[in-house]
Amino acid sequence: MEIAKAYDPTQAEEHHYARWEASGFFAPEINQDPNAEPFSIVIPPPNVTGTLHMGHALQHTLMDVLTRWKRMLGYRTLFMVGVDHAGISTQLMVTRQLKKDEHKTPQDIGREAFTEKIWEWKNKYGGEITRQIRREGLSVDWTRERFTMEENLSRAVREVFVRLYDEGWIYRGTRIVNWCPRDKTVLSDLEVKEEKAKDGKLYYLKYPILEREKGGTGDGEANPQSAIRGPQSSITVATTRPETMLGDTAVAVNPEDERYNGLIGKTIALPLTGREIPIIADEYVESEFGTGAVKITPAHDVNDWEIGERHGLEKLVVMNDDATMNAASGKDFAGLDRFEARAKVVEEFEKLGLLEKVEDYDITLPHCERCKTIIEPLLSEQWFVKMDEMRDMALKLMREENLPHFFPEVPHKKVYTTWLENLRDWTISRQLWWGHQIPAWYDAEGNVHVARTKEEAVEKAGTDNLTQDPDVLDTWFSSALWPFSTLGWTGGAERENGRKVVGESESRGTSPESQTGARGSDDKDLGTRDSGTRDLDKFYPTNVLVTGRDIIFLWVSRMVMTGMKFIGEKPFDDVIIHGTVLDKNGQRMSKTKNNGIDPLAVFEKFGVDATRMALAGSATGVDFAWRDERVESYRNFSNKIWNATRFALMNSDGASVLSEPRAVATGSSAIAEKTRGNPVATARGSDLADRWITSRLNKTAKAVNRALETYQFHEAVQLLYHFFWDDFCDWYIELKKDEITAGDIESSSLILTLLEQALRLLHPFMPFLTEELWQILPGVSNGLHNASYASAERTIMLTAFPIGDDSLIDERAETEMQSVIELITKVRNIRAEMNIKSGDPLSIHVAGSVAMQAIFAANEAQIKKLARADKIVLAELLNVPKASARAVLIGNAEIAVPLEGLIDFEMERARLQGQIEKLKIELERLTGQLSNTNFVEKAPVEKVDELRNRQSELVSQVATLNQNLEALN
RNA sequence: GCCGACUUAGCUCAGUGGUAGAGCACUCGCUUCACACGCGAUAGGUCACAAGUUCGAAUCUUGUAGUCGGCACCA
Repeated sequence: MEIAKAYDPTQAEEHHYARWEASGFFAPEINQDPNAEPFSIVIPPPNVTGTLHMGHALQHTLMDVLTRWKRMLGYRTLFMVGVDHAGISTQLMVTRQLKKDEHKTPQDIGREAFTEKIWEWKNKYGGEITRQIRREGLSVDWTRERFTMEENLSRAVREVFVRLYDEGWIYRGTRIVNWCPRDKTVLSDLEVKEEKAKDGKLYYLKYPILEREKGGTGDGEANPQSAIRGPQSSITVATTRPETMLGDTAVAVNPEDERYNGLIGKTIALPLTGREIPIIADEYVESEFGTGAVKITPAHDVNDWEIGERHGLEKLVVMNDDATMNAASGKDFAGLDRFEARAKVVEEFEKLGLLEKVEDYDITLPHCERCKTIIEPLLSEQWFVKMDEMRDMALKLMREENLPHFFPEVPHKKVYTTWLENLRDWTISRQLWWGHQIPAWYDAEGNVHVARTKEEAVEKAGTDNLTQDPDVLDTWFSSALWPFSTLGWTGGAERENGRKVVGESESRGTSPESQTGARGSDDKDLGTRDSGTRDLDKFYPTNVLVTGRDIIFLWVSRMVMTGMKFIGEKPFDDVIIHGTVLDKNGQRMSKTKNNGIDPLAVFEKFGVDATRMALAGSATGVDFAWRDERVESYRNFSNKIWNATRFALMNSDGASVLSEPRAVATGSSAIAEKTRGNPVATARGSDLADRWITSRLNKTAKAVNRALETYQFHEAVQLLYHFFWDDFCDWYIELKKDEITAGDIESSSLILTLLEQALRLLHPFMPFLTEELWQILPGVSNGLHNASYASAERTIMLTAFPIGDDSLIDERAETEMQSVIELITKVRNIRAEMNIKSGDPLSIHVAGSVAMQAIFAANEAQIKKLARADKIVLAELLNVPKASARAVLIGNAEIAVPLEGLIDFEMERARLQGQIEKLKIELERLTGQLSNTNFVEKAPVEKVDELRNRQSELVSQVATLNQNLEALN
């Protein structure tokens, strides 16, 4: 059989995925072993609006490698796939579309029509990301594909909301929140990104102090002051947001601050407003900062809000939800944008002579993560989750069981723990239309009724005159449930199999809001809650989560908390935090910088498998700059695999993959011990190359499994790359070439068998190429499958993953082969350095021990071929003419290549001199070390012996080379 | 301000208390019948800097510098 000369990835990428999927290979049900251990992994659901980027490609590759590997080992694997509705992004995207197509706003068409549009949009374009996931070759179970907005997952969301509300862990409250004036919604702290302001300024504003007596300033501590006339007739405050002064309701100073002692309780005539506000004392104020006097705007600043609470200050809202000034700001300002208002306030102060100074000031400002608009702290009524108890569950899990286990552990374990320790309540309502609408209804009196369905709310309220809360939940609220909601949980009881339910709260809700409604006290089962599902039982907790470090707080921590709370068990054991793919200059990829690299373009150029290798080949958790050259080298590797197979197939007449793979390695899995048979002495028990490659294969298999067990993907990639290219192609195939091309069927079968094993090892990383080649190997069948998949249609993805067999590791063969390799390499070196044309004949004289002679004698044909020699003379002592090039081998052997008429003595002298120099450097260091009595006494004996042996080896090699050198004179 | 990571060959990165590694690039040679996306042979590094621990440090400790990241504050 003959195949194309170069590998074309597109073919392989088109051939197999559909069949894998249609044949049910991805579904856990393909596993026919009822006792198979489960392995499950959930995809971090990409945004439904999203397209694939390198971060996805990286994490997807790692997950798929693990899944395919475990599947081949015989686990019942589930790689759960789905997408996230991504509230804000999706709504923004469709809003833009609407504006472009119909010049309308969502408000123009109304909530129902708008959400309808989003669903349409989702159905039309939402498949892009899933098409791309297929393109990547992910072995996800599409029959279980989930979407966060689908009915069952929405039921889970409502269930969780109601239960948390009933326990008082969800409440409604009025707070200063992060408000995005452009998206017009509240955001959680995690959706706010701090960025340095370009031209931050600190404005010093003078507030005139009223000299007349005035009582009842609202500050309880204030005495009615008699008109003490001090030198000061104004107090200066510093602010970065002058426009908020329109909402000031006090000025605060530190009670210990002597400068202002006498002013506490006095009244300020607040410029531009006609209002009078008090000077109050509060510990919060740091005397050293600014002027030591702080303007207090309780409705527009978090800290001011707290001071306002302490002092009973009025909370004057002066802004609208689009960050324009409202009527309360005064008619001169109403309607102005916040930044226009800022300029105008400053201008007015200047006119009044009240602008003391303006300083440049470095400041970071909160921005909306999505639209980059500057966040405005705004007073607003929202829904919150009280996090302390769930937080404690997660902390306990970490403290007592060290779970989840982060890879790499440093720094993520600490960062995660510290973040949890400082966790604050979570703002979960969003002023959007796309998302899970909050399951709370209000009656005519404004009482709130939280329920799973409107019917339940009606029952609780005793009226059907109810209005549902218009807000939706933070997208991350539903993502937090992903590991169990996708497995079918819609509200069953906590797990009872062994693990005790953690943190079930005894106390019911105590927040004021939770008591406002005439809530039904019984959690009635409306028949919508099943008590867990088989998937949940089988696959929860999942084994490992793979994600980026940017969502450890947003997502990972919340899954842990909800998992502990609602299932009573951790959602996963291990969390792999992969690195960030940077551009070639080491910069983060971003849309604004337009330096993103499109994975699809890379697939197109180098193939999916090569891309997967390049991604998996990066160290776990470490950021790395993208280099096309890296992928290119794996593209070349793909071609290497292709051509090695091509060679095997060109010479495969009558040969086939051996059905007893233990001829070369064990194909059994950790689970399928049953496939163990007697190790067949390799087909050529006496052949060094066969014993050597068998040993290398088994060592590699063991090492690859070990690497994957600890998520050292790059280690596995390196092992496979070097085994295949260096050991298998450069040496084994070359050594066996003559036999194989001569039609030795036994050798051909053996090489096919080895190749088949190598393809299996490579399959988790390079699924398309390996399947494409595996299918055309003679003799493959589902007989090579892991026993769990015995009856499935034949595919490499269900073969048994080689785990390696100690009994087939042959250190002696490896040592002997090293000698052969060294001999060939030294001769090649002589040829290259002495400028001997590759076509010119050459004979090799080798002097060495009887044992070494035997090794070389047994492999004479191969050595002659690879060294391009026509003769080998083996003896105990060299007997060659002076005109020879010489070298030494490990094991006190030496070689010479007679070069009558070819040799340039000067050149040979230089060559020998060079070799001597190199050895001498090492020898000197060793001798120095060994003459250090401290070393000899304190270092381990084996180490000392090792160095001594090496030393004597070097001594004799140097001596030999010196003799050779002198002989030339 | 607090916490953390990183600094190794020209580039991108592995690695490790005991002789410093890979890929790519570079140099030299090769139309050797699987592969020029290839084969063969070289060259290239005070492992950021300083001090300490140790028989021995690129590896452990501390400090310094640079790069990057997270968190907090920001009147």
